[in-house]
Amino acid sequence: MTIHASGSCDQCSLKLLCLPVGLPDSELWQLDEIVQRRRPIAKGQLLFRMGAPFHSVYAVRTGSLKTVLLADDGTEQVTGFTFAGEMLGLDAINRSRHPVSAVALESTSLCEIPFDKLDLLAGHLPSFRQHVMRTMSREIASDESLLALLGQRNAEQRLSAFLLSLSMRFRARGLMADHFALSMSRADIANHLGLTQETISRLFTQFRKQGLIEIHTRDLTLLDLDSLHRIAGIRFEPLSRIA
Amino acid sequence: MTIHASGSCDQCSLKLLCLPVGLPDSELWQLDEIVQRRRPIAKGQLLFRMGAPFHSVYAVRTGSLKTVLLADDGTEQVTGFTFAGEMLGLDAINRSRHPVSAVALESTSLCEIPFDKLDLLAGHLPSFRQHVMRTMSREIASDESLLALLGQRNAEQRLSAFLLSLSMRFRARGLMADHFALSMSRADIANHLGLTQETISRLFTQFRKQGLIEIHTRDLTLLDLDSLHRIAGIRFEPLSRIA
DNA sequence: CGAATGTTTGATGTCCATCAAACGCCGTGG
DNA sequence: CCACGGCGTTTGATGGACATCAAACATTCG
Repeated sequence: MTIHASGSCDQCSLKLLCLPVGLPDSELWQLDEIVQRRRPIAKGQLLFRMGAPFHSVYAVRTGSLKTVLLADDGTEQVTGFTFAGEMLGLDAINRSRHPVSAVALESTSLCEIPFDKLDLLAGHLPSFRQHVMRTMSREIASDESLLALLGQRNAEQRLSAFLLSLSMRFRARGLMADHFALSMSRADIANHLGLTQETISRLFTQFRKQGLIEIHTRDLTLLDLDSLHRIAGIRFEPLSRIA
Repeated sequence: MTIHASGSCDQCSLKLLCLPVGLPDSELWQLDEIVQRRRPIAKGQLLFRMGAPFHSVYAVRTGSLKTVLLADDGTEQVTGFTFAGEMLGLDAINRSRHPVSAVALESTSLCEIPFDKLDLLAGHLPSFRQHVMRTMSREIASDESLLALLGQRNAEQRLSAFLLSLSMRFRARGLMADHFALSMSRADIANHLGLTQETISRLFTQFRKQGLIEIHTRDLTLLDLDSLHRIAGIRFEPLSRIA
């Protein structure tokens, strides 16, 4: 077994997020063997570009990214944000090309998993195969929730739902659920929610005046989760890419 | 090998759509063995209800369905439409519950594939495993396109993109790409596209006056695909769930 | 420090939702 | 066969939520 410079899956604090639970040690090394740790990419750097050939999927170790779909006429859609413990690139399997670009929102380190090796491992490790399928299934369901958000909810509902979704994802990773830094810009949030940055900005000040949040540029505190839930109007677990 | 009342996968005209290409006959019978043909469900009937436990995925043989996500406050989102040769239920793997309801838009017949058996087969048939992963990947990518549609495009862009997407899906199945029946109501289309039925109705008449389409209630003819593409503003292959 | 980028706030406009009503289609039963 | 009721569709009038345009302000980074 090769020793990797940046540690093994066994020791990774995120293994509960990005690995099947209960994968025995006797099998963990097989995954360890195929995972490549890459050196961090800087803020603003592309992990992969839309249209580029697909070779690997990625798991985020630290940092965060946005995924962006670029239309012919130049309009962009931020299709999602990816945080530590979450997977990236599963949408590229079908056409063997990435349908979106992935851009680091801050200095970000990743694990790269070559897809051919992932597939082989999925062939003879049922729990790993099921984990991969669950991960993809979750992403479909999560996109469906987001569709409902964009299709049926107004601006304040969208933003509160988005903030709550971030909160849940941070909590799932053992981080503070009611106080965290936004790694993305207002423009990114706005684009993702089908709104404009001005609207997001206005809503932030409105939420602050209502005592729902505290926010200083990118430093966000959720003060009243109940009210945010009431505004969002959904019992909620959408947008999340983690269990 | 069991003989099924409704024929085998081998004989199915849709096998190019819902099976991996090049699956040798020597392996096809294994899939045939686990596929259950169900008697057709009537228009308006539920195939499964949101929240119901997940056991199987489905392939549509004839007819069509809509998938609907119901929020706590009663608002609904039509997350998609499913036609012959397409799969249904893959979003339920993660939580072992269906995150959406599936409703037949017309009399519809399906093949049911118990998930535990599908998983086993995926374990020892690489081409089948890859086909399943590609199918899920395609659904993610397609949802991302739809997000871009809802997030960035106006009403006439959404509708023309939707019509073109239907056209492509029909063509993929060997049906006429420029003349077909809409199995869903104006309200379903509107909801799916994040608009109202009045807006859809107005756009249909507008498109008709512009000579882009001909439409009599549900009977649609696309007269000017180029203009529709120009309006949609996308080179296009979104929304599609088929290759 | 200064330029570039991101954020806030205000004034105005518009696309589409909402409300309302008539019309057409289609299946049911007299 | 036609009358009827229900549902889906069309069309019009009005309004509102959010985009757009514009400018000041804050933050980041070379």
